[in-house]
Amino acid sequence: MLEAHARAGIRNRLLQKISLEDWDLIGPHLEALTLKERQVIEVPGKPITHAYFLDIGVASVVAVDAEDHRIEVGVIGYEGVTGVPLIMGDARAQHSTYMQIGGSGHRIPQDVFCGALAQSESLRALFLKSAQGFMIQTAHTALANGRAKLEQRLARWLLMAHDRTTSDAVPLTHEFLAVMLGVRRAGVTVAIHGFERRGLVTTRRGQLTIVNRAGIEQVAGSFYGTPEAELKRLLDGK
Amino acid sequence: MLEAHARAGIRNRLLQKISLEDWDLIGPHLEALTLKERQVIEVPGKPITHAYFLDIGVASVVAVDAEDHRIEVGVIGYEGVTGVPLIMGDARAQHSTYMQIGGSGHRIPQDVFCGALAQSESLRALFLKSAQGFMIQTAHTALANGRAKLEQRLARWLLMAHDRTTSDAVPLTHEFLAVMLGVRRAGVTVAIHGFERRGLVTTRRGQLTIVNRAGIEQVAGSFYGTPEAELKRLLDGK
DNA sequence: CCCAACAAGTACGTTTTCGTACTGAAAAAG
DNA sequence: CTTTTTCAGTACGAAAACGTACTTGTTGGG
Repeated sequence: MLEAHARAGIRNRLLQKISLEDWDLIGPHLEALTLKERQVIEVPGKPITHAYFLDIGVASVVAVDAEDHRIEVGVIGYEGVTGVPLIMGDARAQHSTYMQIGGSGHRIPQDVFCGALAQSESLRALFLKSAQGFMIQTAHTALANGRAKLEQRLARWLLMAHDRTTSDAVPLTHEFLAVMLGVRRAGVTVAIHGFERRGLVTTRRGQLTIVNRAGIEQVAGSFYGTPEAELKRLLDGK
Repeated sequence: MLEAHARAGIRNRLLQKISLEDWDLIGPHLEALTLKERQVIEVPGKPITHAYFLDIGVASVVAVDAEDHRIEVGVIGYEGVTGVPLIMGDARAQHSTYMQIGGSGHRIPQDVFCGALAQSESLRALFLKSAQGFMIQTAHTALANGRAKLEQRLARWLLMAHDRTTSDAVPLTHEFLAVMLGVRRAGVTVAIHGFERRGLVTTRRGQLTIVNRAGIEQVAGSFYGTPEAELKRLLDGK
């Protein structure tokens, strides 16, 4: 089978952008897999074993401190790759990374990935830009955490998740949304209730469906959008 | 004058860590300068003209969004370098960067810096680790913004500033501390008052002096420390 | 030396979010 | 089909931080 064919079913933006020459360094080493929600990808302080390229689903990157305070600092979906520290020359996971919304994708062993980066300047350039995009997302998470209201932060999160899923369903409990946003579960319930009342979403147990995306964007205001626009600029060039 | 001598007066940790061979790519292009507080280093959306290596002083990296919400996402002092996007292959500033506490250092033109990175793998490795350290700092800022109380965040900031200055004085108004933390000026006043009452700091107009660092560390708890420890690991090796 | 500009102290009602916890409903397990 | 577990809805007082704004010191410029 031609390698070009092997890429046909791949939705991951970074894998798509890899040049034909570079593909030899990556493609043959990819392992396809299904990723269930809650599946652990990286554990803080532990070595990173693989870089995961998602096609579908959303992974959460959660910072944890010594007293077990935790908050999500970014999400990764088909637009990126997990294991940002690998790109920076560090093989140890800093944060907790796990699937928040189940999906599928491919993974590549850490050493193969790092070797490929060492060999190809164009691969380095591509993944550095992806890492830069993630940094921007983290910075804006810091901004939203410090400045936005719960409702705005929830809207921002839903939009980021929606960008990375193929349906309008967000299969998550209020409890998990609360952990990611670093707020009370009850606070999320009330906020979602407000969204529902305004016709922005519909809900049922363990699931939420985006009905009026534009309305949610309006709630999020400028807390949503900058990282997304910047990633586009970085990857699609000016 | 021998280049080794030229490095004698340099306190910047990254410049110190540059190998003798790599020094030729960097050292001759450094321009020594004094940096006054409020001096602008990067403007969001504009090209990054230089990378600044501080010896003394503190630069603030402040994320801004379309509605002018702003918050500090990280600080840079003698342990790092400004212009993280340059290291990631992007020459456009994402955030607003300016001197928060005046000092001195050196700067190098953007093109020279990028050229050096392109030529030397060891330089790339060094600066990537520095960038990774900054990412960790940003992630923990997101954590603190979302989870910590004003008092803890203030303590964290004072410690980070103290780490990067040579004296115990922090020459800043409550107003600027408030902008960086993304809180009310009056809130900072009250919090500092609490610190003063407990003998952690002394204050006068436009200045604050660290008296009991250990006490401030206790207030910050685990919101302070992780990025610092990780940077040490990254730069000093395992 | 005086005054405008700036920094800090203080106040107060309001909003937001928290901590906690109880209840009912839905789904999963047995 | 029943029991157990999980999830969502709701409540309520308390804490934290807010917006605003008035006052009082400093300080540096005119």
